[in-house]
Amino acid sequence: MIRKRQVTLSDIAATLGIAPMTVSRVVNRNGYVSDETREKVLHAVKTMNYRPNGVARSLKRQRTETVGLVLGDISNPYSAELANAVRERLWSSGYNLFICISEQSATEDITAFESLVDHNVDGIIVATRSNEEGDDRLRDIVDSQMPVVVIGRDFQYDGVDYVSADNMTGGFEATQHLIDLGHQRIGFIGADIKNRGSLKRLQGYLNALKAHDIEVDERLVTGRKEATSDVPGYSTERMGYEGMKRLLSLPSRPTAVFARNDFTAVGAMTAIKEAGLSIPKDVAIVGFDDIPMATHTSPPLTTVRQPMRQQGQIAAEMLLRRIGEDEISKRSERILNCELIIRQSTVSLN
Amino acid sequence: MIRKRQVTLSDIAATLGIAPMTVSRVVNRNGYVSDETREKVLHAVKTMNYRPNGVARSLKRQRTETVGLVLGDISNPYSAELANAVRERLWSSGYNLFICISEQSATEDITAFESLVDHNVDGIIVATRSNEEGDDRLRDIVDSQMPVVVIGRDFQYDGVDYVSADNMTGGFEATQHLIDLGHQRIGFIGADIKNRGSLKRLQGYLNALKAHDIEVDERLVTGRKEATSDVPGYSTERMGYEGMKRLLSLPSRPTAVFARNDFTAVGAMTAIKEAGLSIPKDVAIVGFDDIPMATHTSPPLTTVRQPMRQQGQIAAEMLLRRIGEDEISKRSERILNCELIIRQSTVSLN
DNA sequence: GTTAAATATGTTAACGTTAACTTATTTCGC
DNA sequence: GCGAAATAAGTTAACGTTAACATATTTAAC
Repeated sequence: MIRKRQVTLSDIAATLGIAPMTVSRVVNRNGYVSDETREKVLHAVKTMNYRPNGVARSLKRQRTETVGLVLGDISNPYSAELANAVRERLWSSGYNLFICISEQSATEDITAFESLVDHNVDGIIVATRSNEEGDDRLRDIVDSQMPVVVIGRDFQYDGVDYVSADNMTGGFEATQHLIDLGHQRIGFIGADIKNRGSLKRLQGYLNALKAHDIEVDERLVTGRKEATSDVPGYSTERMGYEGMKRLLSLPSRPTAVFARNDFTAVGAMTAIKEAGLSIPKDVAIVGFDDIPMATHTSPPLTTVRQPMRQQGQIAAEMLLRRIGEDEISKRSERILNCELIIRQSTVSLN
Repeated sequence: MIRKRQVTLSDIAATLGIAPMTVSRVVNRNGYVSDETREKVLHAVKTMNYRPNGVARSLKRQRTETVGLVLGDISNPYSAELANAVRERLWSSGYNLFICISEQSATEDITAFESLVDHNVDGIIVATRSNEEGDDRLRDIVDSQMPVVVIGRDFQYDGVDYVSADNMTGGFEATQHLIDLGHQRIGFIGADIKNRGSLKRLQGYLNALKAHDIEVDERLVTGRKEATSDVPGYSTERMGYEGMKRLLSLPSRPTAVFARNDFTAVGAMTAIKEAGLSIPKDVAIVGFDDIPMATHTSPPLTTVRQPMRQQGQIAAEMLLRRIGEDEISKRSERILNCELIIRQSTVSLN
């Protein structure tokens, strides 16, 4: 395409017979410029339709006033909420937000990091699930002095701030709720038992069982292992459906399940209903996230709500602080409370 | 923060005692470089942890290999699907995708455009609802030779490609389906009658009524007017709820409604149930989009499915073509078929 | 064995902006 | 009315890269 060359500062300057620097001063509103000159420049800027070249500016200023957000599981409505909260907070400080999706796999994380680094963003917020390769790359990026904040991702590294919902306690309370209702055989859907170390929700589940002296039956924990180079690190409706089928085919099936997230729970509900069982009478179920769908399933889903807006806002603030910092401060951490929302998937109305 | 200065091409060159250009040739795999030199350079690149500075490269090359996607209504799962499709297509051609959210209002559209233009993206895909201010700004951007493709946005402008689902026919079929079921008083929720010109789904609704000689009762069409500077251009669950309440309070309420999208439909369903009415017996309802939630509402929602992945893919392809073009080609247009998905919100199982 | 083509590397300048410095003029306090 | 401070510009160079051109060496062709 024969692109009209963009109008530059020098074009304006040449037209008016002044120095480019003077034009720059007008455009950036700094330094001394006489009212008369300013008027002339502003007029020329408007008529010649000048727009500053952000790339050149970034190169010179060595900052882009842009922040990257790497989002996994963008289909989950809570991601949208998160992104919005981040964007709003950043915007009020004059920063732009660019979002990268890393939904399919762990290697996509790396691609996303790379593309943000290459574009010299001023900082990165990572809201994808942990995975080894991604973590490695992330450490490199942090080492190269890039400000990084992680949201709900198990990543402990010096100088990297951390925001998360209290997934462990959330998982604990969800499970305890089921125990309180008298359930003893409680399943977990959405992760492999091997992930107990990194998946806090699973950990909370295990802790709750332990706290009530219920022996863990590993067959009741079903789902994939960690994200790999070609499998996402979260759990989908289909996985929930398949997981529940597996649990229902056990010789002694669970009477209740805690699903890793609401999508998984919804998939599980489908499997339960398909098996001709009733919720919550035959199988009670708890999800996590409180997505909009949770109020509309039948029965409505008991779930754990996490404060997404707040997490986004805090993450943005932490990042802005780090970007503005003169020397790297210690890792800070914020863990926010979750709230158990009891609906009819665990407790019948009558 | 005391940033370690990034390693540059010249640093590598200086270390090896060669010209920066040679290093550039190795990094970009073009031009002649001896195997020996290449090895040395690659080794230095690795040990010194060099990464090309994308900003400098973009400035010199006058292109960023980055495309921007402006997304409205990011909470809608179909947006996620769209974004993913776009990203995948672009990625396979070596382009990065940056997403901007413009969810709250029309002025946010403009902010998003601006920030993408400032970052010198190579092209922009716009998937937000039309609004006057935004359209004006968009025209300027197009005039400045930026390749632009719009998705489902009513924006006719020379040189701007257009992809959309066939919302008009979709709306027509949804409404016809209700008429076929014997309904005569059919409401529309999610837009003001004044939007008949720009909102194809509403137009389809009106056309269907006309085709069956049903007189349009304007009181049955309820919802907001176009997006303004502080109201989004789509419709939410809350708006659906409120709209339905309004319709139910009419002296002669509708026996069926067509909602502008699934969220609106879900909100409307809540209002119907709250009024003690049954779906579909007392009020039948059809949505649009076929979001995952639609299968899980009670009753499951009859809706119109639009091919989001395909739209995203085609939009990406159109944009890539435009970016590669030597001279601006004529506006092209692709309209994809929708599919009516009949569930129990219009037809009882028994 | 000469010449042309291919290979290997270097030099220069420019992409558009702005920080830092310099110069000239004006304002103002006392 | 004088010196200091404030105002209003201009100049230079650099941010990191690479296109375009120049130069030197090797290989191939006949």
